[in-house]
Amino acid sequence: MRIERELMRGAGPVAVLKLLERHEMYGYELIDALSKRSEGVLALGQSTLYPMLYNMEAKGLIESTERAAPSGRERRYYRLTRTGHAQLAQQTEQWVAISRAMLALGILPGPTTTQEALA
Amino acid sequence: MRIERELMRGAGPVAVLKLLERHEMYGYELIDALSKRSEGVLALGQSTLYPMLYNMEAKGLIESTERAAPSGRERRYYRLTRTGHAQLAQQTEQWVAISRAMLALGILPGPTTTQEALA
DNA sequence: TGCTATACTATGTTATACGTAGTATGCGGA
DNA sequence: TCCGCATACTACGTATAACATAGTATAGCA
Repeated sequence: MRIERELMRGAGPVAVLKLLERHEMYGYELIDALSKRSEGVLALGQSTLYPMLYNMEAKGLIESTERAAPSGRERRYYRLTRTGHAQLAQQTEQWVAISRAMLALGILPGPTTTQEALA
Repeated sequence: MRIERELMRGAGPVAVLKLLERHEMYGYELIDALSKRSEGVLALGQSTLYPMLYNMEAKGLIESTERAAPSGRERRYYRLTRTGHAQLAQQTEQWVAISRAMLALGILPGPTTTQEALA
């Protein structure tokens, strides 16, 4: 399922923050993880993800360390800051609110059918 | 619940198309309906909604007629075109896909708790 | 007459998703 | 040993939508 550009807005950043919540990850790894974990729906390109990371770091949501991987290659590992955790919580709440609204309008399937529809 | 600008992207248009699915409505009425039906979450301002309508009409998703309301005031009534119906169906599908992805990532609450969480 | 709600138009700003292009390295096979 | 490929990241330009702000005009009511 190909998602339109504009619908992706807002979904990407929250997803990245969520992945970084557990443990640090590097860019290339995030791209892979997002794509796989969402079955291609949140498949961000490099030109989307990397600037997003720079942006988030500038805002203090994440921080990074450049470090050699076991393979010997240099990688930049990102992890959530305290601010990032707060932001994740806030944005998650907003996503739930939007979902509720979309549900109320009948765009997302109702509670009784949610399980089958989103299964 | 105040929703950030970027998270709103993509949500507005689908919601508007959905409201117009049933019967024609005019701009001011749509603003009101969106705000009320979503409990303020999809509360678009005039400067967001009107350009959105012009845009959608230019794309052929909706069409309009200017007509005097019972009150005597001129209003522009919008209704879905065939293309608009198709677009609504497609975007609805995409919204479901994104929701499923957000659910898989643990951002939206899981199936068993969806009913309570979104209730 | 003046105020308020209704109804719409116009313009400029900001943010981000993505296309495209380019750089550099580790590794496996021919 | 050398080539090609996957890995890993950087850089720049474009398009688009959400919104702030401002302005126009009318109906109804006190």
